[in-house]
Amino acid sequence: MSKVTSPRISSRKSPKQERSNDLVGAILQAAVRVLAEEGAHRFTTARVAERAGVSVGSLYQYFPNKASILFRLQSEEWQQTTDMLAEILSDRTKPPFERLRLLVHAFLRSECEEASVRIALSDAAPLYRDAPEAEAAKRATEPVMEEFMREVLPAASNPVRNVACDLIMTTLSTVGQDFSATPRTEEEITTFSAAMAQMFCAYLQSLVNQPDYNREEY
Amino acid sequence: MSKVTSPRISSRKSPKQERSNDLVGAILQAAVRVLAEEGAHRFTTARVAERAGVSVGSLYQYFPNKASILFRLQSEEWQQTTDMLAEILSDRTKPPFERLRLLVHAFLRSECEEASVRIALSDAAPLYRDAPEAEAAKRATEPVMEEFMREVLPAASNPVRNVACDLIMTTLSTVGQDFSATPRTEEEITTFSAAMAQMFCAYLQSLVNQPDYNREEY
Amino acid sequence: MSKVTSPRISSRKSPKQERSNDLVGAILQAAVRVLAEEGAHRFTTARVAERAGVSVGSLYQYFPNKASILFRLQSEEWQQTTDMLAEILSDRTKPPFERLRLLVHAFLRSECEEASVRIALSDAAPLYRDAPEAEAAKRATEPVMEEFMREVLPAASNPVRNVACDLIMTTLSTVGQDFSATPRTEEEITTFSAAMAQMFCAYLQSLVNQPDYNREEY
Amino acid sequence: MSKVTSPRISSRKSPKQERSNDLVGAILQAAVRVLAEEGAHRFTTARVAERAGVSVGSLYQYFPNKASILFRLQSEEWQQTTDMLAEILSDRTKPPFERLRLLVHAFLRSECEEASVRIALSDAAPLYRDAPEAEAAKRATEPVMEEFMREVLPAASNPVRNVACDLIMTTLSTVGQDFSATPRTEEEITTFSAAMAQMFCAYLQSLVNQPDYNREEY
DNA sequence: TATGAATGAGGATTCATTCAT
DNA sequence: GATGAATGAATCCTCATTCAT
Repeated sequence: MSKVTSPRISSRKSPKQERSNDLVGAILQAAVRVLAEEGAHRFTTARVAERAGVSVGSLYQYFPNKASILFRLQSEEWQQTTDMLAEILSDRTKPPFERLRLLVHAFLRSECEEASVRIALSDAAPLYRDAPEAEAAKRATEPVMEEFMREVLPAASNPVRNVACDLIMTTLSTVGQDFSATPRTEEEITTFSAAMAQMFCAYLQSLVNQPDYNREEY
Repeated sequence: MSKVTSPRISSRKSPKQERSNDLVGAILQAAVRVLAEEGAHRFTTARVAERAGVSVGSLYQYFPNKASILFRLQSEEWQQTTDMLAEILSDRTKPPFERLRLLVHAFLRSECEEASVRIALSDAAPLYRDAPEAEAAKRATEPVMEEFMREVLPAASNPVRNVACDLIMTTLSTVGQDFSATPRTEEEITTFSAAMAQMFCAYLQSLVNQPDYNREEY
Repeated sequence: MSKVTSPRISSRKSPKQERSNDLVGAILQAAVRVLAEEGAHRFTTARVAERAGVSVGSLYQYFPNKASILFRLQSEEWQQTTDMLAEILSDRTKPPFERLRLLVHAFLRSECEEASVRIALSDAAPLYRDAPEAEAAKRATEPVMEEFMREVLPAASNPVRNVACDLIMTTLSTVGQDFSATPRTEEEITTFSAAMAQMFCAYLQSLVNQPDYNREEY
Repeated sequence: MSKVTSPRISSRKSPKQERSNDLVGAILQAAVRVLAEEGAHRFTTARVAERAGVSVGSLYQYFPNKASILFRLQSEEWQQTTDMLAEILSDRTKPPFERLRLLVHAFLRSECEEASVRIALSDAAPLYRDAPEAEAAKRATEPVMEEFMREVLPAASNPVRNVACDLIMTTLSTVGQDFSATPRTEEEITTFSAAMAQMFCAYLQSLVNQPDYNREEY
């Protein structure tokens, strides 16, 4: 099992740009704490500001509205997930399917850590998911996975590969989310991620065997 | 998440009389319309009552609280899904994997129908999912699938079969949900469900080939 | 200590007139239970009717409104208290001050029994106390006490005796109420009622000594 | 009485700024007016806010809930009463029993002033009396009286003195409350307070005469 | 720039009473 | 007489956002 740093929402650093000042960071940390400790339905700007030791007015100077805080949180999480996946998938010293297994395991583990934040964040999704940027941010992970798929399925047609990519990504994230909704032991995580990895590998193998497979032929 | 008292959610009255049934029906239909047309965040008891042509008081005579309406809606949907799955999976005139393909396709299609209600219902999940009844209702589908798994994986150990069952059920429902969140053409549905079915079949086939597979081996 | 039956609100019998039927009794008993178990703020006609196994409609055939139920309960309690006081005070085989001591003790004890009902009833007092009959019912006890006072203070002027009567009655009932608001052990009851009785006796004795006492002279 | 969660009742903000003080003052004054003019059952946060010329939201910025307003009112009244009693009782230029007479008279008079507010406040007691702070506030008067009792009953045992203290305090407040429930002339107040004072004095005198009196002896 | 007081519409739920059956 | 469904005003409380200081 490789050493994989699982994304910790609470100890985040500005990924791309320098933070204009500490306020944004303080607000985001406070937001995480509010989500984790109070849940999505108690996530209010007032509470976040209070926990951040900041006035509501200041909060609104850095974030145009409540949704933007949540969106920012979610974006950073996606970014971290993407980074993690990229790190694991691009390690060509390991065979592809092993990388995939490691990835599934690392992902599930990271989902289970700070599950309460993630659940709350997903409960609050209706508030931010309709933003145009949301779609873009979500797709950030795709190129990484697409490259991996090209490695594993060199002979497959583009549509087939794209669907596979989409399916695996979606499964990973939605099933991961659902799985982490209940507290899990390390053993449960290992068992379930092994099964999921096996499912993915078997699926990819079947595609390798019939790169132009389509539903009629099976 | 801090202390959340999960409310009683079961129906306040058993609808013995036709009148009650009418009312309950009207309320549920109105609830569906409100969800579909206004979304989860505008789903209020007042609005539902108004659309149902009923006073709020009457609404509360049949449903103890807002969550119970949502829960009831979700239950009925689960019931329908369960029935559909049961019908497809138990048709032994077809080979198992074909049944599985049919099931995935039927499920995705049904998810895409009335997607707006389903999305809204899932957005509202935090309001009803913590109720004790919710878990039970959700598990209703399991026996059907378990029987199917025993048919497909007769030699597998119980834990292996259970994990497989769990994984496939979870994948089906969560990925289905996510998939239906964007409007889909019939062709997209066909393509995606074919891929998903292939993934399930390949996975099950791999389990058939090594029925005692477990995580230690890779 | 004499055998005194303390008034039990829950096992009441129609004091004066035959009850038209059992319904009234059932309703009153249910009302007592609702008060005791749910408190004044949960005392609703619907709840009372349900506990009585009666429809709300029927309830409203016997009682014109919610207040009337409470008033009836209070009246019966006053009646029972009056009866108890009368029994004790009129027992001329004992010296007056001993009767007074017995009375105080019996009263406090009865107040402490079923304290929850009594508290709830008093919490609900604003709902019924303004009825014209209420005053009358409350005064029912007075003649009994007045007679006792005439026995103890034969030489006192009417005003003096009346004030004493009023003061003692008021003290007994209001202090009793307050005292029973917290759960009490038998010992606490004994101690406190002894003190109260001593206060009354000392007061009456002082009036005996100066039957025309007025405030300037002390 | 069944499970009743007693709410937090202390003020939401300490009024540091004059603005706050104004607002809190306006709200409290409005609350008094609502209580006096409309009664406990029409005492709603909306009405108080409206009368205070303030939005409900502002009201809730200074008081966490309705009960806290009532509690604050009651506290201030208790404070005033305590101050008054302390002033009278500690004036050693007058003999103890005269101080007691003055105290009873002053207390009854103050109870009769603004009787409508006091009645309404006591009607609303169920809303705030279960708060933990309530008990403490109520006990504030005790030390003053206890000191007086030590002065009057230097030879009495602690238990005897404590019961006497408790009894007199309780009688004073509960009988005072009851007495002021009906409008009173100055003469009635004088007469009744004289009687009550005599009762207290006679009682204390009897304790002075037999300082070790206890319930076993009669 | 920072503050945090003020807003007030909005939401869930209750309940005394009526009246058609 | 008995029923109990229906009513809908009334209540407490929250919260995103603004704006005067």
